[in-house]
Amino acid sequence: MEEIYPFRTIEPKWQSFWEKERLFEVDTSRTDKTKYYCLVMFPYPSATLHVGHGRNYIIGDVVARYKLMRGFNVLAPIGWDAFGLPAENAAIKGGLHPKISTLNNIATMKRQLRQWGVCYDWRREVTACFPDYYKWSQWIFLKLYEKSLAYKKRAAVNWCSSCQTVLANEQVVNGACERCETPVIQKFLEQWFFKITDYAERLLKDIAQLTHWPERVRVMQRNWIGKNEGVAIHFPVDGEGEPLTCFTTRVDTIYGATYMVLAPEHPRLQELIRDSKNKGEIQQFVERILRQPQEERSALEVKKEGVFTGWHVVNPVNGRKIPLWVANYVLLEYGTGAVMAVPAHDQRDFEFAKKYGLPIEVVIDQPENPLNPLTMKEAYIEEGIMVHSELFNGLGNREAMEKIAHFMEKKGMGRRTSAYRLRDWLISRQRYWGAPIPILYCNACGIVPVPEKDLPVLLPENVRFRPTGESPLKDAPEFVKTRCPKCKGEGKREFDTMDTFVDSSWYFLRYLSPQNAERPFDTALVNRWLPVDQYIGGVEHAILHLLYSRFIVKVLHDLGYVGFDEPFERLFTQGMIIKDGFKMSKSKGNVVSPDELIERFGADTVRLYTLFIGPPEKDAEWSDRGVEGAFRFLNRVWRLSQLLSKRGALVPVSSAVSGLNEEGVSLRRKLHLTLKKVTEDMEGSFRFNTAIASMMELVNEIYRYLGEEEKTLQENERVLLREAFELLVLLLAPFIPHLAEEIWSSLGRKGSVFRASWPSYDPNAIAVEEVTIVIQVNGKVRSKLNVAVDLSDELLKEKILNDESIRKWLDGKTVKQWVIVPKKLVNLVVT
RNA sequence: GGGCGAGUGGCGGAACGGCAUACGCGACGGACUUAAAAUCCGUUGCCGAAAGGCUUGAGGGUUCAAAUCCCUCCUCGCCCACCA
Repeated sequence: MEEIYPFRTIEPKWQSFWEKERLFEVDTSRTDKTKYYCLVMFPYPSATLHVGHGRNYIIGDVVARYKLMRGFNVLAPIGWDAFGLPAENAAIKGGLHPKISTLNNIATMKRQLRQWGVCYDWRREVTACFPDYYKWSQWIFLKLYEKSLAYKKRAAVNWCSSCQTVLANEQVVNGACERCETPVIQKFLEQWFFKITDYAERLLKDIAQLTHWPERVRVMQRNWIGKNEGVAIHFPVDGEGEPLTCFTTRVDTIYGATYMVLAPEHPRLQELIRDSKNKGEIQQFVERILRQPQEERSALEVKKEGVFTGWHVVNPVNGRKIPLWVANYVLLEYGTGAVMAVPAHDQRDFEFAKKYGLPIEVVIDQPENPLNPLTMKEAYIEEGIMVHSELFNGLGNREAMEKIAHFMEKKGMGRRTSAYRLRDWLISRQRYWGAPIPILYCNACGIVPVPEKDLPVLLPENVRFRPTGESPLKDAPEFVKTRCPKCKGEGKREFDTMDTFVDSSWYFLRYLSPQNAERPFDTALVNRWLPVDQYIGGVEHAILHLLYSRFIVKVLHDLGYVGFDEPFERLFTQGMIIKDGFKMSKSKGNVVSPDELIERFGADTVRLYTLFIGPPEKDAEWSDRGVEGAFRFLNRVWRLSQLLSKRGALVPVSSAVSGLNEEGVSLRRKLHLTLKKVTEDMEGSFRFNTAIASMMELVNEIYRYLGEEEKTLQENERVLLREAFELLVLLLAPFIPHLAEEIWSSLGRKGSVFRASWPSYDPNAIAVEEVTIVIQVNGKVRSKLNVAVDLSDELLKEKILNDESIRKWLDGKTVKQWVIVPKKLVNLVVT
């Protein structure tokens, strides 16, 4: 008997078999089976793949194989998020052209996925850096442009001085570049944006539909959109025509506004201070604030500072003139970039007013303990009764909020509105390795979109791509110089490229018709196959990719290209795999390479351990000992098949199991409990770790049942063992597909185990139920826990009355009343 | 500061009102071996010689019964945060 199972010969054999069998090649036109779209987030082709990356693909593969066995028509595609900075940065360091290194990395990852036993429909592979793909990313840009959802504006934007490019708001983490952690500064630049804010309300509202998404991700998206309801109030500027509008969520405090503040970037500021006598001072202040890294400006303990503009504005409700200031604590991007300051009831305004000696006026008070503006130590932000607020005096502030808002709307002083934290998606990048933005600039016609028929705008390959702060494409004359399609005059191409998140916001549509040269996707097909049934990926995409994809799909829906407006029905976010307390990374030197492990233990071991390591949605610490444990289990399964075969328990049988002794009944019960448990763990939230644990228990049980090697097996024992083992192999198949196929064929079964159907359990085999027995003796309650009993009431009663500890309680008395709730509770009333 | 989640053996974790510590790792003992590895069998929450007692971050509550539900607190993780 071989002690170690021959994974080195088994695994390549079955990998080739699956390819020959076209196991994962799906016919998307079939309607006789229910479709199942199982999607893993398409990978960035990086050079060093580690076991942490594998978790994603292994989970996806287990789900796809399981659904195949459940009779679904399974679509499991893969592609490459192939544009992006790392390849370009590597090229700058003197390596290969990004195109070459990307293609090399793709080849390596393909080999690794195959060795993992992870299967896809490779005919549907898409690669984001190929012109036949990015042509359609550009097409999407044009569609947004047509609907005015793509626009160019000069704005204060996030700039990473290390990556030498602008970043989207979503790519700034704690004031630093999410990629290189360089503090982000603000720059005034003219850039392309997608108007995602137009969809803020729908993106927020539809989160409610995403009931099969992790709550954590839904909360993160809600926070990110950050809706606040309030009132936009127009304050006339004293001596100037155009009023200034501010946004507040606390309109109840309007009578306490003692000054107004503008953000340093406020568009009206320059015009207002043109003739100010302290123009120089203001200018200096504004410039100093804008130069600060974002990290510094938004840090927790930044002191508030500001300058008086020389202007006054008029509070519309009482006609009072209040001074207009500019200060560092007001953000342009939120609300209107202008704030009515109520020092008595807002901590920030309070601090600012104290510092600059601005008046503090209480308008919400607590009658039993009135506030004194002179001695207050902090702003009063609790609820209270309205004071100094003219006709609203005496009302509760909650109620007043409603009334004042209504009053202001009626008088045209303001309107109810919402402010969102979400900002428009900045998609320009001053980098080389991305899809060119399909726009050109003509002296005569201005901004001209590239006509659809001229797509793709090809990315030139022969370019020096060292970042200079401007796109490297600028220095490729043959790219930049072009003719205007409208007037045929001279034109210049836009030389910025698109954020790679544009590429990844629609790839799941392309998989349905990856070769279609006429259209980005086939509307009828995507309508049949989407939303994606199961999306699997890392939680690091909870905001970026998932929000952008939802946005693009909603836009495509509104344009009539797709019939659904949410792309992902179910989302699963797997946890990270940690080594020595850190995320695996080359620089930390804690990378566990899958190639080595597969060489030593085989792919099934790596798969099984990855799935057994812990709850898949949680982070988990990698342990080399744990891998050995998984390997040990596989060998136990392998030896079991040899042992059973040797003892004649694997010959095909026709008779059904009968005449089992107590151990046999118990093993059969365990078998069907395992079938039940594994199936339940596969459905709903994925509990692979407990599914595997229960299969380990079954294996242990079978070994115990087999007993001594000398013992000859009876006919009925052999039949039972054959049944148990065969069903076990079916359960194991999605997890350890190579070994399962090998054993399946050794059982004399023809064809792939994945063409067999997933077994269902026999309820009769588990027809022993656990019941809680509560006995009330003379009104006093005693209980006994979980007695295993048969279902019939008579047998149940007999068993209970014969139970030793219950007899003790009954103490010779008779049962007056039985209350039996099937499977739950037995209540005995005894006098 | 606001929101969400979590705290269980030496470790990863299971149970999610009904036998706490399944399964795995590690450790210990034994078999096999000249020996080691591998493999197999057994033991393994804590205290105690044993009988027995104690145990799910701390404290309280509900219940016949609480790791699980409720309240207070502590600790950790994540998200948002000068957001008006």
